Amino acid sequence: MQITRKTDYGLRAISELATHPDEAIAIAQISEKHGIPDSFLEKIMQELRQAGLIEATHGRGGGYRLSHPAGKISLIDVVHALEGPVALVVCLDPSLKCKIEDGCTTSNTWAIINEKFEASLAELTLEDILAEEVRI
Amino acid sequence: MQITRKTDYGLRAISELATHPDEAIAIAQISEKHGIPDSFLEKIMQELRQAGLIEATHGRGGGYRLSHPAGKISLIDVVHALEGPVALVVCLDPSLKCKIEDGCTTSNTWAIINEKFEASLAELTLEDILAEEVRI
DNA sequence: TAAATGACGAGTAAATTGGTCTGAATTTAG
DNA sequence: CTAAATTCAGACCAATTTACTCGTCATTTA
Repeated sequence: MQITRKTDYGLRAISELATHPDEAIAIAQISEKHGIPDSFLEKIMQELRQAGLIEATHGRGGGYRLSHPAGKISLIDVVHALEGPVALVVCLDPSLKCKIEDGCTTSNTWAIINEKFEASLAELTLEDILAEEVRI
Repeated sequence: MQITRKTDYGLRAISELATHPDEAIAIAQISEKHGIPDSFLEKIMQELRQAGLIEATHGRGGGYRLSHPAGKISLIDVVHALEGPVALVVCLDPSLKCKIEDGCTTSNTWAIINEKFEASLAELTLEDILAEEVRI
């Protein structure tokens, strides 16, 4: 797993939604404002919607809005939606089985790093990001 | 940046060296023990050497050993050597310039995540890993 | 001098990334 | 009812990256 442009774009887009609660925002608006390719953003929004983070309304005047208050959506939700389960290292990917059974000390180490990473993602909500309360 | 198989292999290999201080370990030994492809491991060891983490002796009976005590080599040294600078998100890559100048709130957020990630890598040394003192 | 090692550089197949394109389906305005 | 604006869905694709391999050379020791 890695944080790709897709997630980068996705976070920008969903943050944009967070700044306009109760208003449907169309893809065109977001892509123009943030310089994200139109059709790529379309895909991203679809994935965010399928993950239940945002909801869409069709037709003229339609667009997307958050499914939950900004304080309830954390960075890890976005990452999970767009990147899948966080596995910094291949051997942590739940869909694979590590072949090395005998006390693999390094995988233990990576697991710790992985958990810390997930925790730091879980800590930050969209609300935090917008409020720029974010400090180190 | 992402933690690839290369770094995974690299950490296993250098940990192996750490368990045998003052002894030259050949690639063949490591690759066999850990199931790492021979010629790939060769490349990895070269990069670790070029980064100054390990040193090599040629010829019969030769091999690799740590350049520094295990307690002085941290996970981030290994990651830096094999993956380059840690930039979880493209826009944090020092070799690129972010095109969005005007207060990009999300890049600020990613920077925080990135720093925390680096810190958790810097915290763990090879000694810790081997001692399995590693806890959450 | 032969064998055992590492050093170096080029090359490559497969997977992933970062998209595009086409054609729907749905909603609203007129 | 029709046209425009929007999302939905899937196939497709070029460029890049990953995870290697191969061949040749250099160095050290027996």
